[in-house]
Amino acid sequence: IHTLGTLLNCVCHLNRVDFGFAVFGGILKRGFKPNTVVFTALIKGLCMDEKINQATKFFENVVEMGYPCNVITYATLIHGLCKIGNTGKALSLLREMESGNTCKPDTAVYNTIIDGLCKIGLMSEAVELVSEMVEKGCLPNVITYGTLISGLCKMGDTDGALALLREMEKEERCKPDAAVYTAIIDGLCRGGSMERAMDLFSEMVEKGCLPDVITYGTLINGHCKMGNTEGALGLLRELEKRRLCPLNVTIYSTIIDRLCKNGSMNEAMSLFSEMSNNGISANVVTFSSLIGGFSTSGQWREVISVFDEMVSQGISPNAITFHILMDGLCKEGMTLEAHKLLEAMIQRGEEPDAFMYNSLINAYCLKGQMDDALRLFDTMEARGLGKDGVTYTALINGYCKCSQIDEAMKLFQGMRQKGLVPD
RNA sequence: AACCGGAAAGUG
Repeated sequence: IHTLGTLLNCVCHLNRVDFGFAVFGGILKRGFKPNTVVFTALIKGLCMDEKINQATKFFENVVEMGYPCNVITYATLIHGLCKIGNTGKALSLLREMESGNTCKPDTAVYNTIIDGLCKIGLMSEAVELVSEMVEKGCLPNVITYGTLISGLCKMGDTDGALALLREMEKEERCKPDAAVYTAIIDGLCRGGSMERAMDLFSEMVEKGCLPDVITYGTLINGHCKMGNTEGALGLLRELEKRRLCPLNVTIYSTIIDRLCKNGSMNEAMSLFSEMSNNGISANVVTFSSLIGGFSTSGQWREVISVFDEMVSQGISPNAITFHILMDGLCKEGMTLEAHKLLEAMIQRGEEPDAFMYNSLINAYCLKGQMDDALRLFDTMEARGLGKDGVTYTALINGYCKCSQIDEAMKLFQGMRQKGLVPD
């Protein structure tokens, strides 16, 4: 059962929960009694596959049938719920744990929900939960702090994050680690303060905290997003020369994306080759950036060749890849091809998302093809896709451009009636 | 053998 548990965990981590259940079947067939580890791995597999409802049902069945669950089982399911933003259900599971006697929540469980609350912007609820865990005798650890600090940074409150960092430094029990510093460095970069980010980087080194590949990747991204491609490349060369950390696909993809956005496709492709020569495989993000770069410059042959190369490496395009393609076609005014792409996706059994429709609707509006735009608008409704401010703005813009102000006003009212706030 | 925080790609 130990071996099968390991196998099960492996297949679930490969995102093949279907195989996971096959293994589970094998366990039952062989007459082994599945244990908590097995159930937990399966729940995790379902969660990773975004099948949270199934995970919840499975968990309930397991409990009903009297199999033992422990704090890790709960934590796993709670994590899945938080990942899709369902902190309400996560909190009710937490209450269930608190009221029972068998598995009281531990710090990791609280941390998971604190993170979930931060990710949907409920910072004060997150902080509240920290006080609550302390009252209940669960001590916050470095991850608790790291979670809050990351949440504050995502809200743009780097000062608040720095204040928490100073608080940690005073506490012997949880000294800040690389993740904590990196989260704040990232926040500072996003706020446009590269200087302060670099200062904090120096500070962490001075204090004896070793930066890792994510820290360096964050700085490289900071340079890229500020348009400082040279700075990013310079840092990459320094990492190589001084062997500061092993490079990875994220580091390269960050810079490749910048080069693509600069329109420097030759340099992008040469860095892409360099990456594979260094034994690092590209992923869907790397390929999507390249596809975007080539399509913005109308190099459709290259787009196709990159796309083919991606597929030949066994990497499937995702919703973002398709949208990058769609947007490239739309921006070039190739609405006919763009529409074909949408159709092709539907035939492939993919479900185009709102980004897809919004781009194409906008393209039709810019060409004054309001009928086509409206047809898609209705299709979105029929497919249950949320129409947001972007959708309405595109259409309003279209009607304004062809002087149908009354139609534009109607849409504006319709948008407000749907509870959408114009920006 | 199973659980928690930090970096890269998309729409007006």
